[in-house]
Amino acid sequence: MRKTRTPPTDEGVAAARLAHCKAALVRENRRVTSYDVALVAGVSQSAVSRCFKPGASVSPSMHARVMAAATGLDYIPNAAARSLITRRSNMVAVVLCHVSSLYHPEALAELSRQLARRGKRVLLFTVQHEADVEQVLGDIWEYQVDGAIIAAPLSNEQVQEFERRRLPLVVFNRNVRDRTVSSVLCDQYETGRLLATRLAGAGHRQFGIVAGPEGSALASERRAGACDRLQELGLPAPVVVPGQFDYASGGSGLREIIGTLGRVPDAVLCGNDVMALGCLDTARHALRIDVPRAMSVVAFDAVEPASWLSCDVTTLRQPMHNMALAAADLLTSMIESQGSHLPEKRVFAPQLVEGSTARLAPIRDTWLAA
Amino acid sequence: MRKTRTPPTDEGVAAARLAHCKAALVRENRRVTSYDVALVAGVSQSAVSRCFKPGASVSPSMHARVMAAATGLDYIPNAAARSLITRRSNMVAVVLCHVSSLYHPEALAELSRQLARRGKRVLLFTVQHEADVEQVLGDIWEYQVDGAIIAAPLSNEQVQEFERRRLPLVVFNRNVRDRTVSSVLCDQYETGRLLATRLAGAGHRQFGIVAGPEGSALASERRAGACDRLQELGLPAPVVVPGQFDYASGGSGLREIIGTLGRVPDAVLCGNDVMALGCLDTARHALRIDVPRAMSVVAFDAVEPASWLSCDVTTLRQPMHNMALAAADLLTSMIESQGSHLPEKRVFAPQLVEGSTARLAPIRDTWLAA
DNA sequence: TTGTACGCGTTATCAT
DNA sequence: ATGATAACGCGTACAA
Repeated sequence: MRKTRTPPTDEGVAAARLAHCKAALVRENRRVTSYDVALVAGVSQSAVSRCFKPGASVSPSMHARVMAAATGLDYIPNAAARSLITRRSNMVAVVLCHVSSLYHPEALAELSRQLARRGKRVLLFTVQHEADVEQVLGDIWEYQVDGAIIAAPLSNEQVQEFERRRLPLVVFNRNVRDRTVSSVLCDQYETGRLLATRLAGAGHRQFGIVAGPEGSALASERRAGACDRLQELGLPAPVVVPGQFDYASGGSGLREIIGTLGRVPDAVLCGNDVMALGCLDTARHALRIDVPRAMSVVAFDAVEPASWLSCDVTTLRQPMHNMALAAADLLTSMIESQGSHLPEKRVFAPQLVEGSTARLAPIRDTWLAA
Repeated sequence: MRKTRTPPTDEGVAAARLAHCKAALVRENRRVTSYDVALVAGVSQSAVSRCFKPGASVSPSMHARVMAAATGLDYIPNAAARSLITRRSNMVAVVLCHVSSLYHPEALAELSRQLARRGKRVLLFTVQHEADVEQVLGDIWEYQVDGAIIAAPLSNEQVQEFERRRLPLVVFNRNVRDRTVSSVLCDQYETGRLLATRLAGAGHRQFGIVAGPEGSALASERRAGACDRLQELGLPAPVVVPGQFDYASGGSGLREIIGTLGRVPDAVLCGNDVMALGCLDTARHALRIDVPRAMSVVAFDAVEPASWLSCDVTTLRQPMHNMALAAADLLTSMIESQGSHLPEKRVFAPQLVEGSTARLAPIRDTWLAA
């Protein structure tokens, strides 16, 4: 232990500078900047910038000094300032309507996850109705996002504005007419066909359909698919009754079908799971129909929650995980390629969830096997 | 109609400048800036800035000229550049874990809506498990958000880091121990007490509880509330059996309770709706118990989807809409007040959904009436 | 490898 | 009411 005053070490100098700098920051009420870090580390500001850029050419000693100073100051690079110069915000706009976020909560979570692993964050825009997209477009331009994933129908003009601004766009689970635009979707028409095929293959001949209310484009595509396929197979036309997408509609729909038909149908297709549950309960407990032996009940489209609230309904589900992954991939490559990426549609087949409420023929459709 | 060459009008000049500017933008591959607008409108750049600032002092003619030029150029102010100088990004970080986004999808949608009407957008961060929050904190600092709403438990150090960075924080639906931090939550203990009170008041004496798996802090608080209240009322201790939060657990749990008790209990409390549905189906269809006359079945906590997949279970629901509104309000005022806002807890009472699976005493609890 | 100097697009301050 | 000028915090040519 020497008693003499030790000469100022590098650490000592840095520590003094750090304290001085911290005091100044508080006094002037400023944020910590790369310039402050440079001051404390005794290097230039651009050196600090390089140290935070992965793959930059920096000597180990420089890196160590800068990182020490940065840690001491709690320095984090400012993403806003960076995006100003790089023209990349690393943010992606995701537009959802209120309802679809309720019915398909896993879609957003999965989009967020997939985008995060590609270094992008989700800037969320929600609208009450799908038609309200126009209201958020202005905000989207303003926030300088690198691209957008939109789960709502877009008008021709709206798509055009994305092109004009050269903003990568992926439309999620909606059809866009008369325009070539990148999109990810699930083939609803095929969903209907598939179900009809599998049920017909198992010997069902007379079908009943509890449809949803008019206005749902996706739902009516599914119904058309089923009806077309039944006709192709030479089976009798199904009895179609309307429903309100609620539990009660399922039971009353079934009774109505039986009334019209004069007998119990071989199979009932319900527009969603809620109606399928209602139909199922009425059939089993009120009408004492042996499901699935005397009658099959299937839902056209399952929301994810149906699997945990499950009563084991046979149903078709949109492969949201794959769709989210595809959307993230598609958008990312559009962003990376700076617009040279041509519009691309990725269409997914629905996923059959074989519950215990229907008899199905074994798999023959090659698409399903894929 | 004069045949002579007309002198250049203001509109003519502006149109020419617009065309010239547009060409330059494409040639130099630049973005449209306020400077371009100024050039076309023939005014200064700061004038353009003022025209886009609500409540600034600008003459009508100036406003008109600038807006015309801006529209012609598709100009939108750049939020990143603005936030650099104003130190306001108008973005709020929302951190969710994957699971809660599935069970309470309406929470995020409502948060987004409420924040939007206050001029803030949601920058979404999702984590697989609640313990992974640490991973996204770095990103939160980087993106210069104005505040954060976090639906995950935070450690003492993590809360401290928010304070150090003076970043407004609201913890959503989680308890934070040993720290005064603003939070919005639903009183789980009271949820349990309330249910016990209302059922006891209707004459139920012997209770059974199908609990969830260990590890859910919220669920065990609810159970404790129910048990404490039953003891206070001098009723026999409930039979508690474990469950896995799935449909099957409800039925097997009920059978186990009956086995232990040697008779059918007066009321069964299930840890969530899925188990309540399972319990209900087993009771009604397999054991032929008259619900609710011979036995009441209630769920402790309902997720929103239970209402559409509803089998009309009597249950308690967390008032997510109110909670989201409160969180948005709380965070906004913390942001506006620049940190002078003291930490504040907002605790909500659970909301009783009176289905048809239980007999309940009339309302006496003053809190419920509120 | 490191430092200098400039620009990204805006708002804010201060004259006029 | 309007215009000149200085920040905001960073990335990146370019020179050394």
